[in-house]
This record gives sequence, C-alpha cells and structure tokens, in this order.
Amino acid sequence: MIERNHLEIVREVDRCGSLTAAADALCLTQSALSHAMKKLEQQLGTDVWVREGRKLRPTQSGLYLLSLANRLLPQFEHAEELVGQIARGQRGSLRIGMECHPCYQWLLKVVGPYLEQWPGVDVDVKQRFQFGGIGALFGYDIDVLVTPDPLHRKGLVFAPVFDYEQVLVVHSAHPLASKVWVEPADLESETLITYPVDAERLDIYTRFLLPAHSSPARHKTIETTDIMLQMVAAGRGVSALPRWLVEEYAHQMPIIPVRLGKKGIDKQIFLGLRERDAGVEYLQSFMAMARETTWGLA
Amino acid sequence: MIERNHLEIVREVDRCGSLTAAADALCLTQSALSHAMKKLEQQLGTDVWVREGRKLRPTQSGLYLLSLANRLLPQFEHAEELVGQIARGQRGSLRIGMECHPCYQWLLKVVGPYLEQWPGVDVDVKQRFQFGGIGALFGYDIDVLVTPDPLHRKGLVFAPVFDYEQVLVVHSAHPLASKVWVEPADLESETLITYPVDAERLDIYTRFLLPAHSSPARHKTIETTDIMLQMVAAGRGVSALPRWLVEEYAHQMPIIPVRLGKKGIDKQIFLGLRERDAGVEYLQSFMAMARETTWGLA
DNA sequence: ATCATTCTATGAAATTAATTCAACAAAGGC
DNA sequence: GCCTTTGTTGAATTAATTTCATAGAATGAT
Repeated sequence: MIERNHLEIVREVDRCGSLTAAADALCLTQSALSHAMKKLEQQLGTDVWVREGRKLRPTQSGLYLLSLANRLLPQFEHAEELVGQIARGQRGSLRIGMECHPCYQWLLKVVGPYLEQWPGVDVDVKQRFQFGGIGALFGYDIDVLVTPDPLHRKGLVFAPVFDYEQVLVVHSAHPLASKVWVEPADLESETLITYPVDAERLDIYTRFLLPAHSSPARHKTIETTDIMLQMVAAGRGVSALPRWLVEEYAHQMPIIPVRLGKKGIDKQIFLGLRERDAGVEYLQSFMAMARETTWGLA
Repeated sequence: MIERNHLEIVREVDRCGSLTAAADALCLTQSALSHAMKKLEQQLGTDVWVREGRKLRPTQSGLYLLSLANRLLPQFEHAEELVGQIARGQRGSLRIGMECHPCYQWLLKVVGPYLEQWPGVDVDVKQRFQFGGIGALFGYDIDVLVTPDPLHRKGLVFAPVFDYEQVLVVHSAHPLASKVWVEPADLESETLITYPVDAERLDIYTRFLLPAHSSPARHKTIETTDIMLQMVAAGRGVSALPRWLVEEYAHQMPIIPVRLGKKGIDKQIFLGLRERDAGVEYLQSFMAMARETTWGLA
C-alpha cells in the first residue's frame, strides 16, 4: 500500500515545493510522480495534496505521510549503510567461545586492542556450551572458538595461535619448588586444584597422571584462575597452568612453576571458525591480532 | 533498494520458518519470494540467509533486516490505519478561529462535549489573524471561523449558530442601571471599556454611537472578558457585551444589562468554513453541536 | 539404501506495474 | 493577452514482478 517510493515522493515534494522539481531530484518525470501518487490516493481513499491552482497543499493525510516519511526514510537509509558495512566485513558481532580456561587472561589482552580497531564489532565471550565448543560453532552460537583440541571437521577451519608449556604451580616454599621437574608420583601426597571440567579435558590427568596410573591425594575444583592461584600461594594445594600465566603472577605471589615430567607438557591453542566465515574481514583481523598476542612466550 | 515488501518477506519467513510457508502467507509463490530476495541480496552485496540444506539461517544482515522489519512494518500498518481514519473523517485537527471575543465563553461549552465525542480530533483555538478571519480560513490557518460578519466569498460557506442581544453592562448602582434602555448621549459622560480591536468591529460604535455622532468621555481597552467585567463591577466604566454573558455573571457580580437604544442591538454569530471541507464528518458534527449550544437564550 | 517428501533455486514466459511521451488545462507573471 | 510554469490524463513503452515448469539437495521413513 504505502511504499517507500511514496514516502520518497512526499518528502521530496515538501523539500522542493513542486512535483516537477521533486521529479528532477528523483530522476523521474513529473508524470511518473503524478501517476504514482494518484494511485496511492485512490488506495488510501483520500487526497494527499489539495491542488490549488498550480500549488500542492498537503492535506492532513499528506502532512501525516510527510511526518512518516521523515521518520522512516532515514531508517531505511541508515539500514542500507549498516548492511553495507556488514557486507564489507566492517561491522558485525564476534562471539568468542572459550574451551581453555586459563586462556581467558590471554584473551583479555587481545580483545582490548581489537575493540579499538573495530569500533563496529561487538565482542562477546561464552564459556559454557551445551554440545561442546565445536557444536556451538556449528550451531552459530559462537563465531570463533579458542580451544586446545582442534577437532577437525568439514566446514570448520582451525589455526594455531600460540604454544605454551603447561606446568605445575606450587608455593615457593613447597618441597617440589626446588625440583627441575616433577614425576607423577610426586603428586600422590598433594592436593591438586583444577577447573571444574571432566578429567579427560585436563592435561595433567590425560598426559601426566593417568599414563603413570597415579592420582593426587585430594582433588579440588575452582572456577576462577585468580582464586586458584591464591590457593596455591596460600599453600593449600598445587595446580597445573600455562607457564606464561604463572610467570605473570610470580611477581606478586610466592608461587613457582615446575616442569611436569622430564620433557614437560607442551600445549597448543587453536582458533577455530566456520569455513564459510573465513573471508570475513573482522574475523581475519581477530585471528591476526590473536597470533600477535603471544605474550613473549616461546 | 530495501523495499517494504522485502521487509514483509523477511518478517514472514522468520514467522513461518520457510520461504514456502511465507509465500503462502503472503499469497505469492515461493519462486516470487526467492527472486525478490535474490535481487535484494545482489543489491546489498550480502546474503540475507545462509542456505543450509533446506533451512534458511539468517545472516547478520538478515538479523538486522528482521529487526528493521519488526520496527518499520508496524509503523506502515499504523499509518494506513490512521490515514484511513482521516479519510473517513474520524480523525483530524480542528483549528477554530474566533472573531468574536465574548464568544470564547460560549465556545468552551461546545468544545468540552465535542472532545469527548471525537477522541481522534485535536482542537485548537486561534484569536489573532494577520489577514483577518476570512484570510485565515483561505490560508488554511484555521478550519472553522466563529464570526459575527459572514463575509460571503466563493469557496466559503457560513451558517448561523446563534442570535443574541448586545447590551450595555453597568454597575448595579450606576444611574443608567435603572433605565429600560439607554441613548447614545447617555454615554457621553462615561468610560467605555471594549476589546482592543478597530472601532469598526465594535457594534457599540458602528450601530449605536457613530450613527448618533456621539462618543464616550473615555475609552479603555481590555483583552479579557473577565477583567472587563471586574472593571464594570468596580464601577470603573461601562461596556457592551452579549446579554447571555452578562446574565451569566450577574449572579456573582453587581452588574446589570441595559438595552442599547429603544430596539436594542441584535447580533448573529456565524460559523464559516471552506466549501471543500463541508463534507468532513467531524466538521459537520462541530457545526451541529455548536448550534445546539445556544445557552438557553432566545 | 531407496524412495517419497519437502525445500529452495533458476530460467523462460506471462503478467502486471511503472515510466515516459504527448497533448491538454489551469494559473501566474510580464 | 501571451508566454511560462505546473499538474493531469490516456496511450504507448519499458521495466518489474510473478508464475510456471523444472531441477537439485537435504530430510525422514520404509
């Protein structure tokens, strides 16, 4: 019924003062405008303008349509602008999924500069997924996944962003603190603090304790990295965390990183995203900035 | 670019879940919708939906368009509803022009019930006109004119609404108060209070004093009827007003109406409007209600 | 696996709508 | 009074939308 072009005409006639001038402005003939409005008037059952001599005086309906035009047309125009930005990859929303708890500290360092560089992109971080990080990626709940397990599947692409060593954290006065590396058996009298996730997602179990059929004396779970470190610094247990993270906090707390096993546990963190999104500019940029934020660790 | 029908499609697809169902709801073929959206996508340079199997998942652009649709479409629909009401004369604005100062008191009695009966009509009252009331009517500054001078001109129609007698108001202790009627000479020692308009628009001059070549001792002008009556009640002068108005106030104030001349001055008040508007329902209704509000005067 | 079903995409044809052209009428300026 | 400007209207033209017919792809059931 009322179409965008009708509003366009009403607005332009108001601006220019005549059908003829408005037609010029809209790159149409005056006749086209006359026909278009005549048809609208018939549909609405009311005139939009009163023809007085060769002047068009807006009727009450016309005045209302004009106010409508001034309200709606800018929204159309803004929408096109915005969609254009989305199309060019300059605007969007970036929902980051995290499957690597300690990486949160690292992520914060990436996100700050990223937000500055991409003022049009909204960033959100999610940490819990009903069907795992990969499922969230497939289900469009997130756009990027930060994970140590690049479960390759069709339609997804993964790229490594940084490597680090997973180490044992102990209080600096702890007997193990002086060791160059610890063995699984060393933990059998210790309290181990981990994030509250399945043991199969904890490297200290899958790659250290379980192969040696060892287990710690006690196992506590804590949600946040900060409290975890506070506990270790209070001598209430030991934990397994990235070396760079421990070194970051070692300045402020009496904690020491110790290698897990003779060769240590090396880990790699990947960023995964949907293949389809690989071309999106602000996603590529995030990947690039993530790779650059390696924290000065090998 | 983005047209109303595109928003219509986006909204309907979101509601129905598929192009096919949306097409049914919109009484179009699935093919039409597919073509329409394909064209839009090409113009925008971005997909609106990602085709996943036989499902359509909205992209970021698509989600934005959906929010736009939910915002804009109701406004289109509301606008059509409203314009329909205007077309049926159920809604509009009624700007009343007044060329009869004391009639303001009468008008208030009309407007109250009118507003109740026509909730869709906004009423405004104007009292000053650059080119007179008739000019304001022609110039669309007002829609109805309340006037004692029905200056008939092409394109305008006038209808009488009520008659009244213009009388002299004096303090009840005033020497003239006991007279059945006064002569022009009686005013030559009086202070006459009138509205601040040209003498040619004051009946006390045109139909009473000037024909007898009389004039009052002093002439004061006052804008409002209330203050005018206060002045008379304070014995500070005499004035000329409608009899019904004086009788209305005579309960509260020591004032008395006296006939002007042996036969009195009879006046008639007209409502004028543009011929073109004569069919507008809420205007007709105003005329009818105005005629009914005669204040019980002869 | 196979088949039927249910979607969407697409090209061509048909239909419908928009636009222009041309002629005319009304009003204002000189 | 004549010329210019402006809007209307009907017919012709052009452009668009819509439908039809068909094909492909994914889902679910047998």
